[in-house]
Amino acid sequence: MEVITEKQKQLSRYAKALSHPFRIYILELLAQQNCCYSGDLTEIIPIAKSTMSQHLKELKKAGLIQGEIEAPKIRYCLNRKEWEKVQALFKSFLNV
Amino acid sequence: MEVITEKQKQLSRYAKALSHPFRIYILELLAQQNCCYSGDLTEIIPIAKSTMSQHLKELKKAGLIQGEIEAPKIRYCLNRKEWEKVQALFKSFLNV
DNA sequence: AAGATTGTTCGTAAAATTTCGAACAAAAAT
DNA sequence: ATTTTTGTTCGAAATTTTACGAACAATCTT
Repeated sequence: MEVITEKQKQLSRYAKALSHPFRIYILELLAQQNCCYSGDLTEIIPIAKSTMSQHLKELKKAGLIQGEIEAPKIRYCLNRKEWEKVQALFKSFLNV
Repeated sequence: MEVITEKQKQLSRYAKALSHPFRIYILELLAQQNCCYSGDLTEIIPIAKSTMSQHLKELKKAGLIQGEIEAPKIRYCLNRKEWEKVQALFKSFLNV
């Protein structure tokens, strides 16, 4: 693994976060609109709330989203700063 | 899964293909330089040839690369046509 | 204080991913 | 014709991913 650069690792981490259609969908919603409550997402995407929680956790782990508590709800938003890193890395990788 | 569009599914498939650092590396090599023999890749990336074969299989499955037989070697190249689709999908997703 | 709402965590299960070495296949070189 | 080279496929094992319901925690409402 020593041949792999940090950029390559980071890009593959981002790609892994994007490797599920639900997570793509969630990110599109958050990127296009503004923030979203987890419950709203569960109404749009028909999965158990625990499963949704897992997907949101994955996206959080990758740094792509962040959640602000608005008790008893949680308002999830895109992490715009991290999003720019995603854009930059993919842009240079795809050289678009 | 009915809420998911074909575009979202395709994007997540591409992302899954990119979700391993070795596969990122392989694609970078093929995109920047020209084609490559599998054996050359195994010299650069220190993994068993069977493992390399699996990664190449994944990339082939996603349509990103193609192999031409130059017996007894196999010359792997980027599938430029599919690569453009990847660029287009990610571009519109990241809206860069 | 008791109940309702919201979302996470836990336990579980099935499926997929990653990795390796051994065995195999195909064609070139000797 | 046999050996060498190259890469795939096959088994096997460890890990990760995906999914669900039940139980739990935190906060708001009544």
